[in-house]
Amino acid sequence: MPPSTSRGAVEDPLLGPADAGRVASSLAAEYPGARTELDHRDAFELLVATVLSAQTTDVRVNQVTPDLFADWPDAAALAGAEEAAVTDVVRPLGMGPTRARRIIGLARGLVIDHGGEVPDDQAALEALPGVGRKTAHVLRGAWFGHSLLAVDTHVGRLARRLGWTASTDPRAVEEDVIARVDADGRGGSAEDLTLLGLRLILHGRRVCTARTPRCGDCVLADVCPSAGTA
DNA sequence: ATCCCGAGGG
DNA sequence: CCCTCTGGAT
Repeated sequence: MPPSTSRGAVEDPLLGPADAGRVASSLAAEYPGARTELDHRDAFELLVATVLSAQTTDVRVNQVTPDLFADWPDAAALAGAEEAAVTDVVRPLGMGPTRARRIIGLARGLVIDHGGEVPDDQAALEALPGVGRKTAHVLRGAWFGHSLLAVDTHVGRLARRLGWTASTDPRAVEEDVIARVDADGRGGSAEDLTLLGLRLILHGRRVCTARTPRCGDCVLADVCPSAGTA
């Protein structure tokens, strides 16, 4: 530790925006599983896995995807699947048959609207059942190589605390974060940006919570201008 | 009782 | 923007 670290001291001016490279690497070490989550053979698998990730505690999706894709390897197969059979495979994720219906419906949408292929188009993706802005961003960022960041309330809050933006508008937050990553830019691939987004969400829910952030347990505390502030 | 890596509808 | 849905895990 430097000689003087007392917050608010004259010789200790406010930290500037957290270095994006250091944030990314710290979060990467903290949440390595996010990379596995994006590791899929094709866009169909990634899309289904991402849809399954919604509203799930912890990332258990990769527990079921091997069986799932072994039985139904593409949209056409899943579109014709028996709901009960899919439910059995997906059951550990919770929500009973709901998730099975969701991904079967998604597969049918893919078949009907896009011949079973996954479109690289934000609006077309969001038109598919079960796919919203966040899922479409993850897919297009991780698979199709677009520099996109899905911004929810957690990402917005973290971005503000890290000094990356002052905005509450998700579009502006996304823009500001991407600008920051570019500015600090070390290895800012589209996939890295997607991973950063997923990890920011995780970190926001687990550590950098809205009410009482656990700065004492935060791996970003040494670069975060808001550490110890709240 | 509360929480999830949202989506869809009003 | 706010609300609901939906079920298992902790």
